[in-house]
Amino acid sequence: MSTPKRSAHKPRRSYHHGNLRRALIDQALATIQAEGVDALTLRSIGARIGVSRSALYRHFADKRALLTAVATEGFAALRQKLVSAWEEGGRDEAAFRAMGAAYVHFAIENPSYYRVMFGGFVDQEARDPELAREAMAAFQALVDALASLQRDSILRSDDTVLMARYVWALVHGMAMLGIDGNLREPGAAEQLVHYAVERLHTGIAVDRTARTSRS
Amino acid sequence: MSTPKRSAHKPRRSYHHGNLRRALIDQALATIQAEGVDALTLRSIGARIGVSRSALYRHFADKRALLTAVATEGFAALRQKLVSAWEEGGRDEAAFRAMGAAYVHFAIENPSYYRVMFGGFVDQEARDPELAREAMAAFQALVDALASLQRDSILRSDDTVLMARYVWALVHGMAMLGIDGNLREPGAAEQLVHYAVERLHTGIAVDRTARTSRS
DNA sequence: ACCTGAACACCGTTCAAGT
DNA sequence: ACCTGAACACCGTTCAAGT
Repeated sequence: MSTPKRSAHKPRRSYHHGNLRRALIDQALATIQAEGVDALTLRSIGARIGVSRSALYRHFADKRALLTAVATEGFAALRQKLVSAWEEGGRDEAAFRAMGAAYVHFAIENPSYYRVMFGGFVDQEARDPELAREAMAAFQALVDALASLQRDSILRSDDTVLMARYVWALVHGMAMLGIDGNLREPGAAEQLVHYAVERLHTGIAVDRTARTSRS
Repeated sequence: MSTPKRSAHKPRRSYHHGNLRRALIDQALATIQAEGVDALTLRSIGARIGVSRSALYRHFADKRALLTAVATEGFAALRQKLVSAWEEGGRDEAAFRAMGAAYVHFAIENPSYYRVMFGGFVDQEARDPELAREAMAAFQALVDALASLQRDSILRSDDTVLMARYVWALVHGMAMLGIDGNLREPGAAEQLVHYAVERLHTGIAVDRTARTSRS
């Protein structure tokens, strides 16, 4: 009747869990990816790790703090994808397009993860400083790429942060449309990204007509 | 000790509530606007209307169905704002800009409302048909405006739905950035919308250089 | 037909107690 | 120092019973 939670031949290594904080974050992410953020309960997450449901409070202030930690790592993962698309792509226009595609694909492949990052589950007002730092770093990756393209006279010399916000809003919006199921037809997401990259470029590229039509 | 829930001089008009479904939606929206979607409980909403916490089940399948109804009305309200900005603006380019600003302002002024509409609280998969209809109608308002501008040769003659998705993603993304607190500096939202409208236009307007450089 | 109120199975969080 | 387990105050939902 009373089934033991741990098999006898592989007992818990010690009374103390090795790195419970790490295990909690990993298990939270796995649950979110597999079943969505609504299915994440402290009870289930504790059971899967083999720990009491209140053990979490030794490492996090509350459930929201755990989600904040997940979101923080999400921004770090996103940033890494963006940076490698940019750098491995050769830091040119094509690399920038790859960056945009990488962003949207990250969101569509990890919808629940993305929703934790942007869905308002974490502190919006006085954000967690670590979360704010990682989110800012991801944004900075975009700013750096734009600044580089501006230096090469490929993009307009507008305020870089303003331009970055414009681009971020666009990819973020496409990602949300994809997550919300508005791009369900096969190829719709790829088609939109492709179109957006073309129209975005025409929009923010240096205006080559200015040389002949003005001054 | 036992304080009565209703004052004696203004008794309940009847055992049956006049239009409980309407009252539930209104109260849910009011609570969402005032305290956010997390604060919305069936108990509190019932208490405010003066009805049992389980009375809701006579009119909605569950709590999610109530939120779906709120989201459905949200899309109707959004559509109305878009259409009046477009029509009262004179159905020209300036009117289209007003439409974009109206969209972002709707979201920023009603963040929790907007989050219910897009935050994944409602059915994403097999969406409620009424919700799908209203969401589609709001999107159609954008498609119609773009088609009109295409007819006037103000915009490129690209696939209108694809172009509409591009524009929708952009305004949706700006709205989400605003809601998530990334545009907190005073004027940041207005500045971004202004910049976006300019760059969007240059991106999707008919390419006037094509006439001289090609064919 | 419409609503109540007790009951049920959950949930996050707290805290004295264990190791 | 770290974790347990009972307790607490909630929550959405169900259902027999009331009007």
